[in-house]
Amino acid sequence: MQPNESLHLSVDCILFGYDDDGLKVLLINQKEDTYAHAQGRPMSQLPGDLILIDEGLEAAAERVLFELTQVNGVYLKQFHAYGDPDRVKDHKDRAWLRSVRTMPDQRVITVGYFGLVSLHDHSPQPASFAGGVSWVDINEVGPLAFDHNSILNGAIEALQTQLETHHISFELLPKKFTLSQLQDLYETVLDKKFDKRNFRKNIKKMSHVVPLDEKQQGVMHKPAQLFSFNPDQIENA
Amino acid sequence: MQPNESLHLSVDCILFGYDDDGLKVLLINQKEDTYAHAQGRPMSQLPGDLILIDEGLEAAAERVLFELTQVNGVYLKQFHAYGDPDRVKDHKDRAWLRSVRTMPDQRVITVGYFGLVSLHDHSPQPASFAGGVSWVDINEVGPLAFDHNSILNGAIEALQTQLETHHISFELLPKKFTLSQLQDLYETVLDKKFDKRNFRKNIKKMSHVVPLDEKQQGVMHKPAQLFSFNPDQIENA
DNA sequence: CAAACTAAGTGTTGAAAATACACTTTTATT
DNA sequence: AATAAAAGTGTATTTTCAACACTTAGTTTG
Repeated sequence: MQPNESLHLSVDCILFGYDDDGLKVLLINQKEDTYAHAQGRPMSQLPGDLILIDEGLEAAAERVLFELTQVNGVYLKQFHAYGDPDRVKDHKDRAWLRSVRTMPDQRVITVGYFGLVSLHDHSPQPASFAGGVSWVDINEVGPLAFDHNSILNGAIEALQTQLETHHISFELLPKKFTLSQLQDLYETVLDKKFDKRNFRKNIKKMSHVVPLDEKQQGVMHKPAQLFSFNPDQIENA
Repeated sequence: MQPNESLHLSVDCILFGYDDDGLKVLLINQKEDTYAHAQGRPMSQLPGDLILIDEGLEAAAERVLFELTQVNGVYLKQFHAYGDPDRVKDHKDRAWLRSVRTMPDQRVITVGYFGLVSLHDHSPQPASFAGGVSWVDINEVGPLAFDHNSILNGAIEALQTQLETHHISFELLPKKFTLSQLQDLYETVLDKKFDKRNFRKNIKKMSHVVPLDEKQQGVMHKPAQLFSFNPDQIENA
């Protein structure tokens, strides 16, 4: 007996990108022409793919991300596995599945990874092989295919808790950043306001946030001191 | 193309049991006689099984747990998926796999769930179908099969963080308990000591820990006040 | 029935951390 | 020279955390 003979496993990547404009997530727009006589309209979805037979989970997530964004070496973290037997069986998703999968009825369990990139430094060039790819503001995400809205919510929660417990904020910022940028990041991700002076007091306790001999340029106001992260001396939080 | 045609998915359950004696984990001892001309000796392992084709992940964890312990309705929480392609390929595990699996070479990805039971109230009667089943003190766990030691460590960490962030301690305690028992639980799980008075101060802030009109009996010292949890009024932590 | 044993139960003080709050400075622009 | 815009900075108050030791209630023993 083979209890789960034809059961598929995928990874879905929730790639968060941040710039002064806010927190974005990378979404794929299902191509119109992949629709076999489409009923229902094309939806957006998270980048994801079936894992290869010899591939580790994290390696799969890295591959999917690379194939989609040409970006390598970003921070990636597993946060949850989604295995509802009906998660890819919803009517709205059937047409698309039939157009891209040889076995569209197979059950698919997926493992969610969230990734972080700075849109300041390297803005990833989404290599589109599956339709348009776009950064969507986190507050403007519409209905997604499958259970991807709930996966996205899980990723946001995971990001929020980890921002407070791990030192990951620098993954979302340019190499050189101002304390105002850092504060904006925290306020955007955690969706709450901080007092400027208290926030800076806390940052100054963190030995891995180091001031540079350099100031902001080309702004029409007092230029801010630039900082960078020194990952070598992340104190134990 | 079927990237992951024959790839299997299992759940592994880390069932934690607690009593005045400490924190235990439920382990399965591989049967000697399941060994086909066993090289290597039988090891202990975590209870786990392949999931059924129509079964949700949590449902699978509940089923495995029920099959092993006859216990229903325990707190169960997913914490991590383990997918190293070689995680079941270690030499030490080959013999056992050959003896119980029709396709012992298949890759198996597993999703870890940890569960909590009180060994005070209902001590689950481990129904052994796969060899002996036993509660092992968390500090006396030897080498386990596969990557189960690292899965167990992941479960312990998940338990520790959740004990501090969620209200789950009552899952490990009898329905009626003393504050000393509660403190011992925290000290055991988090592996650190608390000041008695400060600990009690904190507990008294928690509206879901309610005193009963009842005292401990049959102890040769001042009997302690009994408490219970009122899950209805768990304040937002 | 008195003495001894055992764990339960209880408050205060000092230190540290978190919060609230408003004005001055530096640069670019007009 | 005046203006605009965000950077940068300190103190007082409140709240939380940490340290610490004796009394009480019931059981057992002599």
